[in-house]
Amino acid sequence: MAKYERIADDIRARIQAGEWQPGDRLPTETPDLTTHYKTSLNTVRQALGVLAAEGVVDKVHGRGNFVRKPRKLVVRTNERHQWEKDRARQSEEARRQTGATEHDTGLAVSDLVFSAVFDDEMLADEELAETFQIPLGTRLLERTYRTRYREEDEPFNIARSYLVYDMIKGNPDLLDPTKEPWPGGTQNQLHTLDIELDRIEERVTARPPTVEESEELGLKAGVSVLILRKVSHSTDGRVVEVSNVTLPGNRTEMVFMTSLTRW
Amino acid sequence: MAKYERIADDIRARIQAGEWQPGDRLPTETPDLTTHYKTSLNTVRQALGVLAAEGVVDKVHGRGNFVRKPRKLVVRTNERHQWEKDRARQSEEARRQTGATEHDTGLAVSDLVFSAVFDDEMLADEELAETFQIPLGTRLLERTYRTRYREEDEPFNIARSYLVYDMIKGNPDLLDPTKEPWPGGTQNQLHTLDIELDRIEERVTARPPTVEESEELGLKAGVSVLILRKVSHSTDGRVVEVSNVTLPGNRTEMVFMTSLTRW
DNA sequence: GAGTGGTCTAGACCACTGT
DNA sequence: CAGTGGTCTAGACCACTCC
Repeated sequence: MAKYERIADDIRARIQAGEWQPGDRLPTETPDLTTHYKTSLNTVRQALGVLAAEGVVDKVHGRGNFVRKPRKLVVRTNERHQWEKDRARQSEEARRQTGATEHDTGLAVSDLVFSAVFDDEMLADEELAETFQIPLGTRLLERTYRTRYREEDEPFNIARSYLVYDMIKGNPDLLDPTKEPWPGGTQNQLHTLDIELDRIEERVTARPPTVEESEELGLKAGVSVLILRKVSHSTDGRVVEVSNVTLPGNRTEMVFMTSLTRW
Repeated sequence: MAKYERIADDIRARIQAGEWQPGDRLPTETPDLTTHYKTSLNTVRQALGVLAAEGVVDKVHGRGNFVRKPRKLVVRTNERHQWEKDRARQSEEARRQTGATEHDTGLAVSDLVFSAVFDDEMLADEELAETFQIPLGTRLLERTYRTRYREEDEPFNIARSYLVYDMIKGNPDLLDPTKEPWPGGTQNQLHTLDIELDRIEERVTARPPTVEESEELGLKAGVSVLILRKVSHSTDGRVVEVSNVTLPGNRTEMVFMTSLTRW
């Protein structure tokens, strides 16, 4: 076993033994750890890199290496879809109370900061055309949403939602980003166009973040992102919305409930 | 921008430009890349480490650095649960045809290699006691399953399933690992005890793998694991099975379909 | 045994954080 | 400014793969 692995194992064990508590600073790379383990800086750093990738240690330039604190989880359930559908036909006042994200997180609207950017000149690429079952180059509305906690700097969620322009242009309010956040969400927006959702398909994968994603979500090295691709089908059999959501893997938990028919 | 980042960007761009195809070997670290970029070995290796973490490059000791080929995805849907329930009351012959994993992957039984290890002396820890709503220390049956492709070395799936011992001891066959793989799966096993499932809750998170998980799943550095925690509820309101599934994040896609009630 | 990546060293200098 | 982590060098030797 390599020296750096032995050092990583030792530090990990000492953290688990409680020698250093969450939030504590570890001994300095130079000169403390190098002299304690009688090794060179590179080797100490390689060991700490392992622990950082595992999420055990937080490396902070200029300040030190810290034992990572447990993170605040963001939970997202698929029951939000039925919940949102039930609200889609309620009064605006009722809809204005809370949104689906608040429903999931149990937070008030004021705890969250929300931003929306629209692009109504977007043209369908091959993948979107295939999913929507529309011709390549069909005009789409692209909506980019970012949500973050008021006290934090980085969003915990970046969503890019696509709608077919011709399908929604009947209600010009839907093209106006200043109307966001829309009370009642997308399902109410579609309801104004007499579109009712029948089912929602969600596909989940994980992968290392791209450079842009790391920056936008404020991710440390070694943290992966969860990619959620949501496709909404209407009761008349059309694909009416496609949404790609990027979530930080280390603080997101998704819940899916599957009900089974009775015997 | 650091030198190693510029080198990583350059190599990434050259791969995307098609200068090296998937499967191709990159120039050697020493002396090719160090002289081409006029830098030291450490810096070249740091750049390649970035690309390996992104999944763009495959580092192979003693052979070289290779452009990674697109991976074979393993898809897992939640529709498998209803599918398995429908089969649970069919004849053994019908059940013997395929299992849920084959249903998802579209492969034949013979393409997959399956192993099962049982421990019927397991006692409920705090978390399992809480989930099952049973006293701490209640006797459980722990079943560990590994599934892999016949031509591959590492499993693509490690599942640890828990059942309450007293709930299932009525059918001694369920304690016998040599009966696995059981035709019809867990839902048929429960059916032999007159237990019918009502709903299944699945929670998904992603995190960096532990050391053991990397080894078991044969993961490269930087690849995260998807953790799926499945809780099965019976029609009489009990939690009857808890299952923790570990999946390689870079080759797994999970699909969840949510049906909505009609207006 | 030749070729390749993996580990390690000792030391230099840069970049960031806080006082 | 002092203290800390981040990058980089030049070179040595080890471990793995394949002929």
